[in-house]
Amino acid sequence: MQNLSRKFSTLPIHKLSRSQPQPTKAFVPFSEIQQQRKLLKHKIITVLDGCTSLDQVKQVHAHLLGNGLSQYSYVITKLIRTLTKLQVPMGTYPELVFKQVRYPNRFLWAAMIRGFTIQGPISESVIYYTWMRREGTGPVSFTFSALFKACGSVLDVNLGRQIHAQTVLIGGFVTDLYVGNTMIDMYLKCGFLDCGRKVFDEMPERDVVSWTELIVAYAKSGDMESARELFEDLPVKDMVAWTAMVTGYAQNALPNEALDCFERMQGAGVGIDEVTLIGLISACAQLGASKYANWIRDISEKSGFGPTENVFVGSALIDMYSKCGSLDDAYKVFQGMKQRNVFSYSSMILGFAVHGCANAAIELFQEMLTADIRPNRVTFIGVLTACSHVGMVDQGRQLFATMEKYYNVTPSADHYTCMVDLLGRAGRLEEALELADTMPIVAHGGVWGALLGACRIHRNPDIAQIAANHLFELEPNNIGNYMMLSNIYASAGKWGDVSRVRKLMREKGLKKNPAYSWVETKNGGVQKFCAGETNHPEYNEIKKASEDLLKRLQDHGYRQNLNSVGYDVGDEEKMRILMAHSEKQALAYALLSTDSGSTIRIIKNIRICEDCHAFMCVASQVSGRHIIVRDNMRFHHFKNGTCNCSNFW
DNA sequence: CTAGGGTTAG
Repeated sequence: MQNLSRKFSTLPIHKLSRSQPQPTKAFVPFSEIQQQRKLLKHKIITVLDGCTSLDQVKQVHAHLLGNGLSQYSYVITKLIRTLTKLQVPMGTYPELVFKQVRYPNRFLWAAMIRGFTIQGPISESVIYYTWMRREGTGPVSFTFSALFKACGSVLDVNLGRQIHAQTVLIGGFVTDLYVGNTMIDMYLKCGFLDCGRKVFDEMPERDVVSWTELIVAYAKSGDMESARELFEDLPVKDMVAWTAMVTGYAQNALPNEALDCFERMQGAGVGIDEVTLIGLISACAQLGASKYANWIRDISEKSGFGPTENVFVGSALIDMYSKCGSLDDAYKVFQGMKQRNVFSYSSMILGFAVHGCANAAIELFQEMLTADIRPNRVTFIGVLTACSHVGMVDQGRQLFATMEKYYNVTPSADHYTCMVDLLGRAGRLEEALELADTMPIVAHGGVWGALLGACRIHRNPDIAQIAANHLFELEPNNIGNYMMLSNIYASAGKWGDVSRVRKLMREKGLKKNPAYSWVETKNGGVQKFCAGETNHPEYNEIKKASEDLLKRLQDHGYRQNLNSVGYDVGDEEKMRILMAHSEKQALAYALLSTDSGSTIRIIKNIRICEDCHAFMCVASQVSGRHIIVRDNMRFHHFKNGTCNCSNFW
């Protein structure tokens, strides 16, 4: 023992090492193994990123098995995510791979849960979560985000609440920003705005995503005031947040606010993309102001998301131009588009339809079929509306018959509405009534409303009463129906029935909607007129101008149509009421304030009455102006004394 | 990983 220790101590260390034979494989310290593994890992991940098919992923997995890496959670997590992205059903191959891993880590579990959330069955996400907890594995933040997403997509708020409770129970997650955001999203999707708001208020840390989620929820619930308040408080407003506001205003029929908001956004130096543009374009479409239309097209073109390259923006612009009354511009946009889809075609077809160009609409429909684009339900609304607005009954019937047979579009109540409208407008009221009575699906208010409208055109109080009875049941609070019926009785001189309907309205506590017209002024502004209103700043001038206009029109054969007045009053009073209609005031104002030769565009919130229609016809002749009136049904182009609707509306 | 989106009817 002594010897041995002496011998060992005398042996010089360098000699010792030199005397040893070099191992054939270099000794690799553990840190280097880690390093190598890391490199391999990166390599595998890069390869997985490039995989575009299940077979390729299978090859990678075979390779992992060969390298002893098939137990490596990190790499398998990536593999599962790749399979999720490739939409391989989770219950098949991915689950197989997962089950081969003896000790999956929490990220791998999360990847499985997320996979099931995205591809379904969503119930499996929850099963996996329970299983994971039983195995004693903890969650990570995206475990919860996946679960909340699952609850949101099946609108299961009870499950969402349970998972919410889990985040509280486990601790650390309820304060996680990302978990919080997905939780808010879950509550909002399920329609629990208050719960979402509560989570938001209690979050220790919030980002622009949290704010935007709530802003959108308020906007969707119609509460733009709350949305705006939140938005003003938002410290860092990014493009998405601004866009949410612009779109929110547009979706809540507040186009002016949407435009203001957009201008503020521009002023703040925030960029825009196609989503912003779509909101903006939709706002302008509602406004129907042609001055904005060209401005918006310019912006789109400069933004890099112009109608030529972006099919979304292009389709929205078609709709906008057509609603602004510029059918030509709409068609120009349509022709300039590199790509067209069913939205582009449908918007254009509807454009033709509401402008009374039925043949163009049907031709475009044929062109669409030739271009191999499948029509959808909206496309058929468009072609049927086209037929209806020009009285092409046979053509419309034919299209209706083929829609299910050849294009696999099952007629909905909306399509039946078009058909009832088609028959009704053409004067075939009995046929229309029979269709409404016998249609295979339940008729909604639209169907009976179309019939009621047809009864107004063709003065049929009896069928009108039948339609109205259905409507009063389906839409007891829709004032328009009572007004329509009352007007039909009025124009038939049945004043007893008129007062009966009016009494019904009073009992229901319903008040008449004010009728408005908007007209574009010379400098591109918009002036609003309300029927019977006398507080316009230029009221006296307008009154004088409309009286003069009336005289001039009467010289050219115009006679007031007293049947258009729904009140049982003296003829003098009827004449006064007729002249107070908002579109006549708007016209008088426009003639007074715009350049001769320019087109006059008027927008109404209700249907134009017969008297105003005749008035506009003669006015277009006398003034030599092109007058476009958009009512809530369609566009009327008055030129040289006639309207392109051929008095058929 | 989480937030914003287009056509429809009486």
